[in-house]
Amino acid sequence: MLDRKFIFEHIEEVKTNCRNRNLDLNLDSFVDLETARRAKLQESEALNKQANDASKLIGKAADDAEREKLKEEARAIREKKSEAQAEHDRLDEEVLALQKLVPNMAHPDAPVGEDDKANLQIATGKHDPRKFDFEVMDHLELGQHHGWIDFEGGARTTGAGFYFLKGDLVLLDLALQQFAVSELSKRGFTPTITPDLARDSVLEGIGFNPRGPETQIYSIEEMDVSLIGTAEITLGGLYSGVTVTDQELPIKLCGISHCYRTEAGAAGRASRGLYRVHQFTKIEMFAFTKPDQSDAMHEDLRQIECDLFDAIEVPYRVVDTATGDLGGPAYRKYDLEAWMPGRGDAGEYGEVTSTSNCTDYQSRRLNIRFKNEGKKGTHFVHTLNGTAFALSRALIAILENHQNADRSVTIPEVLRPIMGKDKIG
RNA sequence: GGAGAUGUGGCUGAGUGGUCGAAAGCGCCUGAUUGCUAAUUAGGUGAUGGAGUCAAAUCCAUCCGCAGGUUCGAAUCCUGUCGUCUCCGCCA
Repeated sequence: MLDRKFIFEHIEEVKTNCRNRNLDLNLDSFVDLETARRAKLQESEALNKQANDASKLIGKAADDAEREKLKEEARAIREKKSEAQAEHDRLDEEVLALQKLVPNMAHPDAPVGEDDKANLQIATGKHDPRKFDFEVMDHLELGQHHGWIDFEGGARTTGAGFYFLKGDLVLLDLALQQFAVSELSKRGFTPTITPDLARDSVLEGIGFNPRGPETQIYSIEEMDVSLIGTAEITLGGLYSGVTVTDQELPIKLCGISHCYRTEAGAAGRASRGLYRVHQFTKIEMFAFTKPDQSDAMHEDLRQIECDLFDAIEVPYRVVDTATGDLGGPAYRKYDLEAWMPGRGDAGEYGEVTSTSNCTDYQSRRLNIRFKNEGKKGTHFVHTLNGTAFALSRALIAILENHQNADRSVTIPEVLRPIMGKDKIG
């Protein structure tokens, strides 16, 4: 959510930003509504003062007759105040409804464009895509060949899009987790295992819509909690309502959680195998910073993502997301797209990580603030998130890039000591 | 899951209908004092929104977990809700 005053004072920039984000939002009434609301607020506050003054006199009344007379007067003022208040509350709701629809402003350097076609490639990884002298398998064929991935069992047990992982692929999965957590912990991130469920109010604060036709989220019946789609939700929720001191910032967390996504409406998209599933494990980076630290932190998160994928010897490219392709809370977003040799006809890039600077968009809704030590007033922190490893997709990248002619898979060097194996299958 | 208790400012904690944004202590900040590294002393010290100002000062409204209700008036009474603690049950 953007600051109401900011929208009010920068309405044209906000409108332009909406257009750049390819969002059809009519904000014409915003300024009028907010002007009217402010007037009503002042009217209501003035009446409230009158009523308070009147009430104070009652306590000092000389006798019962006078007291009754004063009561009657106070009651009348109170009534007028209630009317003004009700009118204000109605306007306030209308303004808030509009305000909630407004996306974050975009970084001035973010490429402007309608959709992902306008995304800008800004870097590539250390490793180039391999040239294979044999027919490559995709990760699903490999996984099924070795008995590592079982979607049929998943469908039987749970439903379409669920899977079992088995055998050495599990060891690889755990090794990736271990590697990421220990790398992040060396870089000052606190390893954090979060709940896999969160309150709907927290989901909304982060920018997810927990219920409704378009939702990506599984919700729990009869309770106001939902399965999380990412640890970003719980890590943000961890500090909701909290005011920290500037000395504590930046706070860097490494979340470990399962992620659940309904993927409603995702049928037909390139989604074979583990690429688009209902449940996966993710190691997530999350940071709370002071406003002037968030740009640098965002670059750090991007660099860490690059380092991690370089370390597991997977080719990738880095993309600066176009304004039209940014989610509502994001000010700027970088994606790493890993080369997946088994995808499409001759290999394709597929998104494996995403890091966003959400500035104060989430913290305003979640009420996460900081205080400069020794100074008055509080400010909203900036929040940032970034994927370390989404395990399902990281596994695709490793299986497909490191496969051999005999269908075995070479384990990236950094993972070997953790797994105790050089090769699987 | 059952029973009971409880939720006040950075912290401890007083406050059962009006003079309470809220005692007191601690902490913190500023000044004074004593040469001994700390003590004494005076004062100050919350948030949000709004008015105001070049900026301040200042003024107004709201905030005692949260949301409602009763009342001219609520930290105080009522209802709901969330959190915490204790005991019991269950359980990995």
